[in-house]
This record gives sequence, C-alpha cells and structure tokens, in this order.
Amino acid sequence: MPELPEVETTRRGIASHLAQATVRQVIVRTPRLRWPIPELPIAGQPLLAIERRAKYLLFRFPNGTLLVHLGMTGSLRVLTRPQAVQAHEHVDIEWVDGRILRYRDPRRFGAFLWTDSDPEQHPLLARLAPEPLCAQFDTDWLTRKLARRSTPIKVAIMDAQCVVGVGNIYASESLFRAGISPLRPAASLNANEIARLLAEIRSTLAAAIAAGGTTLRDYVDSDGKAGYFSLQCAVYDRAGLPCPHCGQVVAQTRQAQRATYWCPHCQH
DNA sequence: AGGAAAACCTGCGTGC
DNA sequence: TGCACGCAGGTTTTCC
Repeated sequence: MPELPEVETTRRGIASHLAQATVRQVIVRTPRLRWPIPELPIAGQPLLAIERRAKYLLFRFPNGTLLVHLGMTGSLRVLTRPQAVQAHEHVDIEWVDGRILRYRDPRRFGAFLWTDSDPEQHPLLARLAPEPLCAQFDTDWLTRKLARRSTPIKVAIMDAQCVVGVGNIYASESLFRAGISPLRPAASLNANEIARLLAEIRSTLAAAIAAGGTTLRDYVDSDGKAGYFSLQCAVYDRAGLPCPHCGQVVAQTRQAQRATYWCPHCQH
C-alpha cells in the first residue's frame, strides 16, 4: 500500500491528535505481523514525537522508540471514542485521555518493533539510503549506487539501499517523468539522466505529499480507509491506454515480480 | 557479492 | 454460484 507520501500523510494526519498524549495501555489482538510484535514498554509513557524514516514511522518515547511499518495494507487512525473492532484491526494504543490509535492491516506485512537505542542504528534502518527530499540524496550518491549495476533502473530505484520511499507506483511514474526506460541497466544512465531521474523522484514524491495534504481525509474517527488518497498517474496501471504526453499506447511488463508501466515512445 | 526468486498474508477480480 | 488462479501501492530471507 503506502509509499513514502502515504506514510508521511499518515504521520501528519495522526501527529497533531496525539501531541503530548500519554499511553494507558497497548492492546495486541494479533501479534503475528511481518515479525511477532514484541513487548512494548510504553504504558505510562508520554509520546514525544512521531517522526518518519523512509517508510517507517518512529514513535518517540522517553525510554525508546516504537517503529511501525504499514507494509502493503496497513493503516492507522485515531479514535476519539470507543468503536467496535473490525476485521484486521490488530493493535490499539490507548491513551490516558481515552483516544485510541488503531492499526488495521489485512495482509499483515506491516510491523511493530521496539528499540531502546538509536533507531537509526536499528538493523532495518541502518543501511537505508538518505531521505530523498534531503540534501544528502544527491547526484553523487545516486551515481555511486548505480555504478556497475546491471539490474534494471526501475528495480534499482526500488532498492532501499539506493533510494528510499519509492515504491512500485512512483518508480514507474518517476521514470516516465524523467523520460528513461525502466528496462535500462542501472549503470547505463549518464550523468544527465541521473540528474533528471533524481529531480523527478524528488518532485514526484513532493507532489504526492502535497496531494495527500490537499485530499487528506480525516485520520480521526474515519472509516478505516485512512492512509489512501487518490493518485493521478501518467502510466501506472494504464497499460493499453494512451500516454498523456504522446498518445501512444502505454506498455506493461514484469520486473522483479512487480508490474512495470512505461511509454516506449517517450522513454529511452 | 549481485541478482533472481521465494517467503510472509488476505482479498478481489476474472474466467471457466 | 463456485472455484481456481493471478494479482495487489513491501521488504526480508534464501538460494544460486
């Protein structure tokens, strides 16, 4: 489900409602997510901040950090009053003011993890590429990461050690906007193309975050679909339809077991 | 080591 | 209507 913009939209959607809140208790109805949910020692602890690193949400507490990943189908919303538990609503974090942060995840590819040390050093975060909207994510970085790699560029930009936050939709969309074929070996991109791709990854993610902000549905007391917002895609999921730029037919293939969409006329 | 494939799950649409 | 199948916005683990 969520790529970086959806995770960031979730973060913003719930953060203001949980500022300064203190945990009363955690209720785990289904401990089996991507990994078993460990003991979360946060009862009585005040939430200091909700941050984001790549597609992970970091709930900062005085004694450690709760790492949450939404996987493919995870979502979070804040309830201001008790609401009947629906299917796939696996975790509640109950706050002393009565609010509930409720996690739903039908496919259970998501994760709840705990660390009491620097979360950046956590094995799942330590090797991630820099944030794509930060200065450290630059052409030097991308050039180094793409060098000598034979893997297709579309697969490479979905590798979190190369680029974080770009999932299957925005990989196709960024390559379309950069005019680069997803089939190209990563190392075959020249400096110009790398710069273009980097700029389009940035602007695609930034635009999607902005769209999330404008079409943001309520993350409080919503119907459980919080976390999704409509995306207008140029090529993703548009196989056989006209390319919005040239009108030629959008093509589809499969790379690393994921669908890829592109315009063979506009992308080289 | 890099790269390809399998693995973890449930739900939904399609076609027979 | 039922059922098999393929596919879904992710990422780690395993295997070659």
